Amino acid sequence: MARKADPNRRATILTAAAQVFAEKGYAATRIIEVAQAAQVGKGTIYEYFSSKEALFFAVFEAMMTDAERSVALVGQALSGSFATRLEMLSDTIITTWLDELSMYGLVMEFWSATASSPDRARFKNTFQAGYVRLRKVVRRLIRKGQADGEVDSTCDAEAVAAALIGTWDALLLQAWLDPGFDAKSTARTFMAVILRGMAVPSAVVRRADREV
Amino acid sequence: MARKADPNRRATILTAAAQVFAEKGYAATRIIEVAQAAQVGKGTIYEYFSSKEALFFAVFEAMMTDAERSVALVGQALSGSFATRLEMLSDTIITTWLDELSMYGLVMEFWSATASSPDRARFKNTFQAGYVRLRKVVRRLIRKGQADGEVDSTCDAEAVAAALIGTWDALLLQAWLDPGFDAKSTARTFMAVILRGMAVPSAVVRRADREV
Amino acid sequence: MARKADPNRRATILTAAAQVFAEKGYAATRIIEVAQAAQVGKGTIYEYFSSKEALFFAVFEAMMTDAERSVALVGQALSGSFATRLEMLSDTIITTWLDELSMYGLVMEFWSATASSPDRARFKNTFQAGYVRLRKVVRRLIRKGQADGEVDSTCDAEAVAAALIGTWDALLLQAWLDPGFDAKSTARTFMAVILRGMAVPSAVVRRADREV
Amino acid sequence: MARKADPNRRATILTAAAQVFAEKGYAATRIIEVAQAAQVGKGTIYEYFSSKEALFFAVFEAMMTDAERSVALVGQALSGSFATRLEMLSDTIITTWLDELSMYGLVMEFWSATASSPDRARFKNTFQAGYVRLRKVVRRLIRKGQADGEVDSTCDAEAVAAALIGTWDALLLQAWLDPGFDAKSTARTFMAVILRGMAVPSAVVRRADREV
DNA sequence: CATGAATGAGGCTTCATTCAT
DNA sequence: GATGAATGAAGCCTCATTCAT
Repeated sequence: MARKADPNRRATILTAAAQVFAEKGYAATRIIEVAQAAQVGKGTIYEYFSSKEALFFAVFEAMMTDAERSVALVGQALSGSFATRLEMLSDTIITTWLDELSMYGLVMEFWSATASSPDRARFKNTFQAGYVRLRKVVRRLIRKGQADGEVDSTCDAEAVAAALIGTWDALLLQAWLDPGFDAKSTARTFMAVILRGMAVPSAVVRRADREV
Repeated sequence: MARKADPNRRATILTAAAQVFAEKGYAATRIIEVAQAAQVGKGTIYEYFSSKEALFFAVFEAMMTDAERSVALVGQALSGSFATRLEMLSDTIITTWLDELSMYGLVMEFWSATASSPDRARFKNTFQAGYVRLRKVVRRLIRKGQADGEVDSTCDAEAVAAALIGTWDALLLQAWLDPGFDAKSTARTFMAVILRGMAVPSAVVRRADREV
Repeated sequence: MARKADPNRRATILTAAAQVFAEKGYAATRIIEVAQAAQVGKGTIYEYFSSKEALFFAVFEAMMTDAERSVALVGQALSGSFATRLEMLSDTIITTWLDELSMYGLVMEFWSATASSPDRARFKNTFQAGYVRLRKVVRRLIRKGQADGEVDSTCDAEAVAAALIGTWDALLLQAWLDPGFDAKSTARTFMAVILRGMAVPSAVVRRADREV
Repeated sequence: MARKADPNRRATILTAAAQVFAEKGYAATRIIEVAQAAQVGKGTIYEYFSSKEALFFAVFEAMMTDAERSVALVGQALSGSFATRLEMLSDTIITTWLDELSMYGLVMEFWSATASSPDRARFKNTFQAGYVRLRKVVRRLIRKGQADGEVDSTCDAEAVAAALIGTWDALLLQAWLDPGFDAKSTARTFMAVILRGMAVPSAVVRRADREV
């Protein structure tokens, strides 16, 4: 009966679904709730997505794409010294997610889907591919730092990138668990340690010299 | 068939439930499957746990307790220099979990439960309390390193501890996603960076001097 | 199969439910049986009634409403002397119920629900309200008899109305228990006693005079 | 383990069961509750009663026996004029039941069992037999009144007895439904009407004469 | 295309009953 | 005899999905 020829019907549903899934979790989300949130009929969902599972996966893909794009953009836009750029990247990632921490519940649902969804393989693959691309962004940052003589050239950029991404993930997780946890400040402190740990030895010497 | 109360019946069920939940996830796990895995009748589960949800939470608590205990034990048993001890702690944690990576699916289910379970508050609280205790173990290690002059005394032990734990978590997550990911080696590499980053400046100078 | 909302679907289910409940009793009735009797799917029942309990209560309300309406109608339609009208009311009530005595099992289920249903308060209230209204009909009949000088004016119309209704109830109960019990004739005999008992003294005198 | 060699174990269970059934109703009563109320083990119930249904029926039989005995006793013990005796019988029955109105819930469960219990036939038979015996007591009272010239000899003693018992039943039912209903006073008022209705015509004449 | 009434497979849970101790 | 831990049959209800309108 409703005839809102919304050309972005699919996107509308996807956004609504993301919110409901984030709030209730996959299992507790009812298709009817998504339909109501998207202001469409229940049957309409099935015009655009073949099943609840497929809808969930589509939400997941959209979020991964968004997250990757935003990180890639930030990665490219950064300027200044390596230290500055790493700090800014860290800050941006942490701040962006903290701003809508509720969406982090959704991330956990996705992780959980890699373990228990009938589609677990697809979730795993997509997740992993995303991580690989994120790692690439960070790795490039580090490689550039090394090329510029700002980072110890013996440093394993790949490994550090992987660990860094993990650290951001995990700090957000702790913020999720404990609203009192100051992820931003903890991240900054930790980045300082990392930066010192990755500094070129001579630079340390010079700094140490000056300090003496 | 035994009509005499098996004193370990509860533990048997708990173990079976952990396996099934790990394998299938909470939603896809059927109580009957747990019962079969534990070789008891379906009704027997309800003699020990009031609901599927309660059983899941009990599995969670048991795992948290186990994890905490094992880390605490390792934390106490360590000897040698700070660097050695941190490396050993890291290795132990990573190795222990890698050995039964399938249980990591369970951890993700638990994370997800903090977002979507009707009992989410209890999951969150228990999780957070566990993290706080784990952080304490790591923090103490760092503090001792500082007291012994092996770690830069200006280093924020609490923040580093939080980040480190997160890093281990996240490396295991990546190993879970990608069986080809070498979490152990990545952790070692990263620990080296961390150690350099936390080293006392003079030590760095001295080392740098010698290297020159 | 029809996907268009049948406007009578609710009534259809209600009727089917009344029959099954009457036949099997509340506890022994299976929702699936009601669904089959109503020729709808099991889930359809829950589109119209939130639970088995709610369905049962709806059947109860419908029966109370019907019973009240039919008695009220009879009460209004009666003509003739007080004696004639009381006899006709009694006859109508007894006959109507005897015609579908199987429904009396349902009444007993309802009584029982006033004692043991989780909703007992609502059952009690509805029952009592119905009895109050029925009493009103009978009381009016008596009051009119008194106004017309056909009934002893000192007679407590309220009390007699309450007792009369109870008597009809109880005679039907005995008919339910014993198919050989002649409720109609017993009621007529008893009504004659009642009528004599309520007659105005002078009338009795006159009659007695004539009889002498 | 418990070894309370209570020789009246069966009676203890029966009493406990009556209370629990009265309070919760048959369906909502759990065997474990009866066991706890009787302070015996759950299995012990089954030493004395073959099933929950059988226990319920035993409670029913016990109550019928009690009720009949008490009415029979009252019926025999009465003295004085017919009017006095009928009034006393009515008063005794009403008062006795009002004193433990909670047991009336049990009566309704029994009525309901005649409609829906798998054992409905036995419930019906026992109920009917009880009613027949009660009717006999009342009928005898009336017959004696007729023999003594206190009751109109054309009065159908059997029918009036049946109706009277029904009336008592039904007044108690209304008291059960409405705690504000004054069953005792209503019964007295109604008995007065009945007595007038059953009086021998001459007696009425005489009284009417005196009143003139 | 959009809708939402209808559907029924399937799961959690209850609880009467059994039987080893 | 007495017990209560163990059992599993059975039912209410949910909710993803379909399809007539």
